[in-house]
Amino acid sequence: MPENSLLLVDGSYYLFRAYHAMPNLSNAEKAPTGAIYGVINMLRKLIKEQAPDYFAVVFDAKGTSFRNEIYPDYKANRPPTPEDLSCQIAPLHEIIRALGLPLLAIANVEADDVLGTLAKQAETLGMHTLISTGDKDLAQVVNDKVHLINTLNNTVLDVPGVVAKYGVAPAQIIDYLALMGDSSDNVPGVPGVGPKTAAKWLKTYGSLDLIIERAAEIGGKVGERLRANLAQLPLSRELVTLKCDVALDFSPADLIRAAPDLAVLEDHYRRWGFRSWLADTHKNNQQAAPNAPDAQETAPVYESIFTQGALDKWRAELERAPLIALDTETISLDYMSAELVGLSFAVRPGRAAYVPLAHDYPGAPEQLDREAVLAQLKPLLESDAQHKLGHNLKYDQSVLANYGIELRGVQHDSMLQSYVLDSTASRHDLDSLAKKYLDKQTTHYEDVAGKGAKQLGFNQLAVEQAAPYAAEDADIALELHQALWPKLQKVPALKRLYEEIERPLIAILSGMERNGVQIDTAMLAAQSRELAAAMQEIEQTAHALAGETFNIGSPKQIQAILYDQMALPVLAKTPTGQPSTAEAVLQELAADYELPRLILAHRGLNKLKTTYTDRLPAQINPRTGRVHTSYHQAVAATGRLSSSDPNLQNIPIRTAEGRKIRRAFIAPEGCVLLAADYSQIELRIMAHLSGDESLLHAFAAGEDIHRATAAEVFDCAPAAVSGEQRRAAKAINFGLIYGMSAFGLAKQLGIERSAARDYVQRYFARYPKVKAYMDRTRGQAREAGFVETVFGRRLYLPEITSRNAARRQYAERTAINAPMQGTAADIIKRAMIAIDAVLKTRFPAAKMIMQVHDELVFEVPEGQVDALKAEVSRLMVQAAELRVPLTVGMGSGPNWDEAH
DNA sequence: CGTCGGTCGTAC
DNA sequence: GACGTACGACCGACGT
Repeated sequence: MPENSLLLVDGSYYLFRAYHAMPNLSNAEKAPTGAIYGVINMLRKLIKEQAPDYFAVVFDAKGTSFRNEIYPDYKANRPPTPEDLSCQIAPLHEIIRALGLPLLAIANVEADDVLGTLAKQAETLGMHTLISTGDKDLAQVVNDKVHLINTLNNTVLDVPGVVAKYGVAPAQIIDYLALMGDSSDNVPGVPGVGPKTAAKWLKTYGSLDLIIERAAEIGGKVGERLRANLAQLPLSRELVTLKCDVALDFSPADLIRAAPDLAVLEDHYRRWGFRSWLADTHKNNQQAAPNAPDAQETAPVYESIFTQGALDKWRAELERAPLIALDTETISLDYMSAELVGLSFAVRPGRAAYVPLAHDYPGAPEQLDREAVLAQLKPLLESDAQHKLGHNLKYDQSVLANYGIELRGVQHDSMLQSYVLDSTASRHDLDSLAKKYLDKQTTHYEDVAGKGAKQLGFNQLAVEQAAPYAAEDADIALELHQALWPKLQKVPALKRLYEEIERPLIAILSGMERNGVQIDTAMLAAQSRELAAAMQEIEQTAHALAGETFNIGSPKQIQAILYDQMALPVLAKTPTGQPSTAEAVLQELAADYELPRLILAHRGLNKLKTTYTDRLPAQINPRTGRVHTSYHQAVAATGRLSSSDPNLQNIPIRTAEGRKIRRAFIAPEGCVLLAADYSQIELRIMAHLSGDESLLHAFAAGEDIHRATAAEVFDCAPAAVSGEQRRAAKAINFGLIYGMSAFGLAKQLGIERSAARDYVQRYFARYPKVKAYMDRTRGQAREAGFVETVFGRRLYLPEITSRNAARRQYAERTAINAPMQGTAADIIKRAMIAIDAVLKTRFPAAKMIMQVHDELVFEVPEGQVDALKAEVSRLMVQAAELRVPLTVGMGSGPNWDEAH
């Protein structure tokens, strides 16, 4: 078949044909297998011969179709499916799925309608469709791009073919069928009118409407019959007209063949006695082994584009492609300073090209002008209709934005597909995924550019070295998509999560990153100086106390001074058996000794200085004068985002010293910062998930949840709760979210373990459904191997059944925490998507600039603060419908601290 | 001189 | 062993 081809099979037709062609086959248990064997045989042969890019087998769904509503007698005289055929349907479907073939059965319509709909959609995507069916109804959709194939004699029916076979054009097939009727479907027509008469009339009069109009002119017995049946012809026509606008939640470009599930196939082939295929499967299984000789096909040859002519040719190919894989090559990994060196594209596996644009080294070949190439590709890149695919397209989106191109039509991101399928995978980079899912060893950047200090920038790479690497990235992203997307489609909740949350977030995060945030450098510099002075004073005092100079920042030297030289009591040891210098330990020692106190103070100040007051000003982009973080969408296993370079999600807030740093996050002249944060979102989610009435009631009533918890646990009136009791209740509440043990709670509160156990027991007695929920969650994790959020995001926990108690308990704590943390992440992501839309349309001057897990920060023109507050609050509250209300705290001010 | 694991500390 | 998810600074060991 030509490129971008779609092959559609009428599965129900294949089934009946196979059943009647070979009705007597059976396996060792005497179960009939003829239909299964026949269909699979035909499918294997067809795919081998046609080698389509996209493929689907379409079956009639169970139950009746919409045609029965307009005509109750439709197909009424069909005999019921014989038992020895119907029993073969379920296994057949399983085998087709295991072969990795997309199988469709859409309720309330017939297979023909789905075939017609897909053919029409494929046509708009520029694809070429071949339909394998025995039903002449499909002749009505034949055109230049849609043909039928008769697999009995291997003939293809195009437009002239239809005319030759039926004597009418494809557009007249509906009228032709309406006139003849169809006894097998019980469609009434004109009795006595067969193919010859129908074709003759249509040739003479052109259409059914005109035949009806001029029915009086037609003589003879058939003329009389026509006139007698005029009234029912519109109904006949309606019944034979294919519904070509069936609502499908996928596109023809999604109909990718997946890797076969060899285990399931072997199982079936053995059960049904298909021995030759079983042998085939074994052979394939061995070929799939990584070190099998000759299993690797030769590396594809990618094109490099140096001329306008070659670019024109590729641009035309891209425009025809239903899905374009895209990758940018740049000088820097920092999206803000990433200068574009080249672009690569892939349109189908093995078919990729690289456009070098700015390779710069002695003897570099002449390359196309970057601006000119981008100007030509801009319409394609900005088109919603041209679907794009890539690996981590957020990066490419920002790179292109630097050149004034707003990447649109982003349909797939293989990194996010991998993340949604299994967020616990240690890495989601292209190389790891190629190995994992495609069993392909890709070229690593180090292999072509060297590593360490000697590493070359991409622009210094020889084009002939860079091109295969770059084109391969686009190619591999496409192949990964073809492997991952079918897996994702099999789990509707994950598909929704991907399409409705993660995918729309790409562009939003890219925008937030590029927005950046303004930093008051003078303020941070002054703070650095203060911190340095304070630290020096502490260090000198410490040296004096110890009687020698030492590095107060080195845990190892501290350990030597404290425990060896000064012989302080060893209260705890690190996991490696060393006496611990951890904060909690030093804090305990600090009650009795001066030196640990000084060390703690020094540590605190040093942390602030090195991580924040020194580091943040150094991260300011000289071009924008702002700090631009990177948000990572495929890192945290729970679904949260993470932030780095710099991490804006751990800026201090708890101490007064720390909050000073937040005061350096400022709004530009004329703007203020608006901060909106969900209040107690994870506890609310726990209330929702557990359904505990007492918790639900406390949230519904807007109570102070920690006070309410204290009142329950300590059995007193809320007003009578002491500060200490509330603090304990707060620790319990947080502990619950983290799957904490009595030991942990005891440590946190500095109380006896028995007392902590008592608290936990009283809590669970007062909130029995919370206990039940936790038990249920652990059980689900063990049963299914994963836990999930309210929105279906999964987190796999293979160690939940580990024999190692520590590992197992760790998995259990994660099982408790992940649904709450993950649901909160889902909710704020949904809110971000809704808010972004409102910003675009109604507050174009306002910017979303930060996300900190349960908080969003905006930069807003002063005059719009109140209006935006109302919108943001509304959209955050409405981002999920839980059994408890969501509440959002709002604040605004000249800096981040004062916005709280 | 660079990489890596361990430890600590910040956030939610 | 004992409280979930992150990032990053620092240290010191180890390898080039």
